[in-house]
Amino acid sequence: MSDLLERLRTRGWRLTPQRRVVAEVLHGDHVHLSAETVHGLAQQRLPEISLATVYNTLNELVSLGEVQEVAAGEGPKRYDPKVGQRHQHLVCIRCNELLDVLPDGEDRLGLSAFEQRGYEILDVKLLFRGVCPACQSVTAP
Amino acid sequence: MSDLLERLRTRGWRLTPQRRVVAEVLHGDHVHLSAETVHGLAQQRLPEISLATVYNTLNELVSLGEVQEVAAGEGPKRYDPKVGQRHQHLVCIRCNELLDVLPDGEDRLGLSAFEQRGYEILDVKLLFRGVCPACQSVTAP
DNA sequence: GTATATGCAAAGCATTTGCATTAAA
DNA sequence: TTTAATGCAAATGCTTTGCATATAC
Repeated sequence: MSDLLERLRTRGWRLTPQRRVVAEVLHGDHVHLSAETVHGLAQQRLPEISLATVYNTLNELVSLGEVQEVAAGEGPKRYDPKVGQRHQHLVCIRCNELLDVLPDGEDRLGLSAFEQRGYEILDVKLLFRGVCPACQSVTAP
Repeated sequence: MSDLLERLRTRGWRLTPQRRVVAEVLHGDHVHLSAETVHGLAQQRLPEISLATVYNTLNELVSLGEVQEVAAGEGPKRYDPKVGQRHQHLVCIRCNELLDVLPDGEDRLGLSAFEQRGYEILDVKLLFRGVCPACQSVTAP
């Protein structure tokens, strides 16, 4: 099944039915779900699960490093369980669909596969993340 | 003064005191202000300006292409008037400070200047933006 | 004079929080 | 038994909207 659940159990994660279904919903290879969507899918398996618990669980998974938040395009954040393989994202500016972009053979970026499928790539935004000098001196890592 | 105001006047933009002060506040070279901050600064010159008008004006400037929204790190969007020069952003994951990253001489990305000043760069995220095949066929560009 | 921007207050959406209850370990 | 997660409902933060009034052109 889900190696995510496997890993979480090993890490001593308190496993409730709610947490299990959230982890199950997040299983797969091209998953980019909003909290609301996770909630909807989770409810199919566990009707009484609350949205607050979904948010709590997603935040927990993010701080465990098992899921990453993706803020791209309009609307709510999406949650992406692919944290093993480094990858980037492509967002459709019309429908807001989110896709994984990975190096693919000859293609270092992995965009040509999308272009061959008819995607029109308009631009890229790079966001560097780091720690400024002032913040480093507050509490040294 | 502000060539932004110049351009806007030329484009037939209805110039009110409120819009003028918003444009003035957004003048400069490394400006990344939240709507709230724009409002605060604008109020110093025009105390009766409302936050709603600031939001309206910022949205207008964005759709005119004179200002770009930057969604990076925590909290509210920030507004960046540097739209002539292509550039990227660096965000401090601790204090949320936002900085422009531009190619700088030898340095294609422009990161070494930051590293020399003591910034620790942790990672980059790329976000490709485009149009998916399905959306292209809805209304052709 | 007319079309459009403003200010206000209320509504909206996404997300978090406090707290009493429930359940995993 | 103890510690932590759940569900609910209320609160939050950011942003947008409806509408009457004011104002740039």
